[in-house]
Amino acid sequence: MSDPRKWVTMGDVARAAGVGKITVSRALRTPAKVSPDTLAKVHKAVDALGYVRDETAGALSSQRSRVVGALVSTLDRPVFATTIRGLEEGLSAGGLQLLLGSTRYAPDKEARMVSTLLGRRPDALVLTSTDHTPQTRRLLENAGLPVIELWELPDDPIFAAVGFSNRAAGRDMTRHLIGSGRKHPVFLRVANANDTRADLREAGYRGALEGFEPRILSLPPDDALSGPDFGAQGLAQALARWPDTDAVICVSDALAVGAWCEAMRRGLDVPGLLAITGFGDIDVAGDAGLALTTIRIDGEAIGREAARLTLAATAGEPLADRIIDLGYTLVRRATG
Amino acid sequence: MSDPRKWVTMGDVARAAGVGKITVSRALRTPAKVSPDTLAKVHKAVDALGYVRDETAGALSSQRSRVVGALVSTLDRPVFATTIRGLEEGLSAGGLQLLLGSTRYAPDKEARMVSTLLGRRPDALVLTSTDHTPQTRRLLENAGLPVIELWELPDDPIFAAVGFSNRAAGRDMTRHLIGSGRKHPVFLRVANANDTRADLREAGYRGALEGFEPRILSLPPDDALSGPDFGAQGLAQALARWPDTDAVICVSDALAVGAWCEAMRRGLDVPGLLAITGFGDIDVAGDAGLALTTIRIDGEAIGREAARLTLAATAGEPLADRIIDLGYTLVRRATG
DNA sequence: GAAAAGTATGGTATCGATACCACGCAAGCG
DNA sequence: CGCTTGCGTGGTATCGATACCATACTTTTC
Repeated sequence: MSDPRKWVTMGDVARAAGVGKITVSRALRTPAKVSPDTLAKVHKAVDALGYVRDETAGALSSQRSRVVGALVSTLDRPVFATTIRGLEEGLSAGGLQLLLGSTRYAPDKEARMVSTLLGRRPDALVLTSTDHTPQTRRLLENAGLPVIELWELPDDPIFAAVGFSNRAAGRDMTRHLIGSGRKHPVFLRVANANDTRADLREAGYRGALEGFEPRILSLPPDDALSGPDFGAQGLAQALARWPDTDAVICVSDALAVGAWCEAMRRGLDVPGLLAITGFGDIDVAGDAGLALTTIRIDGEAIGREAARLTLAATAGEPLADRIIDLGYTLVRRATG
Repeated sequence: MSDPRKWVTMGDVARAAGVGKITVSRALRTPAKVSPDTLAKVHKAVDALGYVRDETAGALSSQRSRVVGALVSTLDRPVFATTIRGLEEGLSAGGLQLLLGSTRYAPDKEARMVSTLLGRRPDALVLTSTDHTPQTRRLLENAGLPVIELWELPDDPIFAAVGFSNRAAGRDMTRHLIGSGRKHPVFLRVANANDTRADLREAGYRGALEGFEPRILSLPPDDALSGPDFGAQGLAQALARWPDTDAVICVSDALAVGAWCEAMRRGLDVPGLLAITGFGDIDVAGDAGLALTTIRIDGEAIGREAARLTLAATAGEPLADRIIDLGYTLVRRATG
């Protein structure tokens, strides 16, 4: 570290280049408006002095921060990480920077974080959630900036939403199983409050049954248990209750892995006697030899699309669609 | 969206509360310096107007942005994601915000991103890498701010470094295998250029052999192959070359998974005839039934420690240690 | 009881860039 | 040739907060 706080300013560059500082500003921000030889002089001075523009000051005077705030519930889940990656790449290609916050699924923390992010006067906000407290929603609506919600597709987004339909995914998986001859599919989930995604997948399952008996097993939440634990326990309960079960539609891959392990322990033939399907396409599948039939979501595509929307909105382009459904892929592998 | 750009300013709050705006600033930033009843008046006005302070302006005048720039090579790898999580949580608890950029392992992009981040005049920079171009290194040294490098432990950090010793990890794993009776351990890696981490693990392996013959299999890089592919191929080559091989120390878990699958295909007894170890403790292990012996790195702890250092440094506290070694855990499971 | 120290508050300059307006100069037009 | 038009450039005000200094008033100290 050299001595702190001694940044070269635009004025220094201007003096070195023998031009006015506004010309330096233009040379760097809108080179087309500056003649080629002044441009060269400015760049030479910039390189010589090692100048790095202070975007903070620029943001204040131009009222455009070139920063986008993003709020994720957690980075633990790989899909969110890939979403952030797609977002970051798209934004940085468009000259925007990413300010990241996380909520850890706590609504009150979300409200605080939104406020904190707004303090930076971002050009847009990206939220990987659509569940907001009324207070947060009001804050967002009054902020007067593009707000892009990810993953869920609400009926009435604040500004725009990018994601896929959990209901359709649940429906399609159920139809796939029925279409391949299953007669008694069970829907297996954990009964977490406010888990809208699971609710929607369940609704999709119900809607696709077409006369078959709905069999929904909703396990009580328990912080001591992991996803696979629930899956194992869930399969055991399902078989106890409905011995003729021939398919288990798990609300997540983690549950499906646990159910599969339990099936192996019991020596059940998968997929002959029992089909097991998951949701999310986490990586266990390819790497460790468990080829799970599941629904794959392209998190990176969602991030990239969010970046595209953000760039368009900050460029003042009109919004073509408020709701963008990127869909999903039913990946049929060995378990059903 | 209401009409854009109409933020309430500190002056508005001051007028509503009947005080000077500097008092509002103090009430929000250093409440202890304001009398209780003015404090109450200010807070009332803030709530009534829905005021959110403009940190951009604050940063400009105070020369402290309360932002920390972080540069990661990729968010794909879960360890990095947990590091960022630890960092974000630590920073936000200390009132700092996280500006995120990624390099995708491209040195030239790193230089550009560092420059871009410096444009926000962050109070500190966190880099999940220690390999910098000379140009980047100069930029960082001249920036006059705390730079914290993660994962590697360089001999001469720019400011401070948090991580663990790859060499010691390679050494300990080798000793563990020799100590449990293995006579012919092979070190399996991919010969990527500039992969300092792999080099150091290999050096640790060499140093721990104590008379045993060094057997290093370094596969040529190939973009078409995944980690497990390399692992499978590597085990095959190792056995062809040294039929008495009784242990394979893989440079990463991905390789180890591939090697394990190949061993299963050949019907080899693991760990009876052959031990297989990995590095990194990715999640395959617990979830999918493959209990891999490996080295576990606590990414979140590294992130938290980086946050702690950052907060201390921005608070002006002197630096106790330039190099912080958080170590690793040798996790002994079923494969060796 | 007067001087010294401390507390609460406000005024003004300032951080570093950009917006807006104005100006000089060259080319295009009748 | 005088006028308009457009380009390149510079001066000055401004964005919204905080630093620094000053002021009015209260409390402590010998």
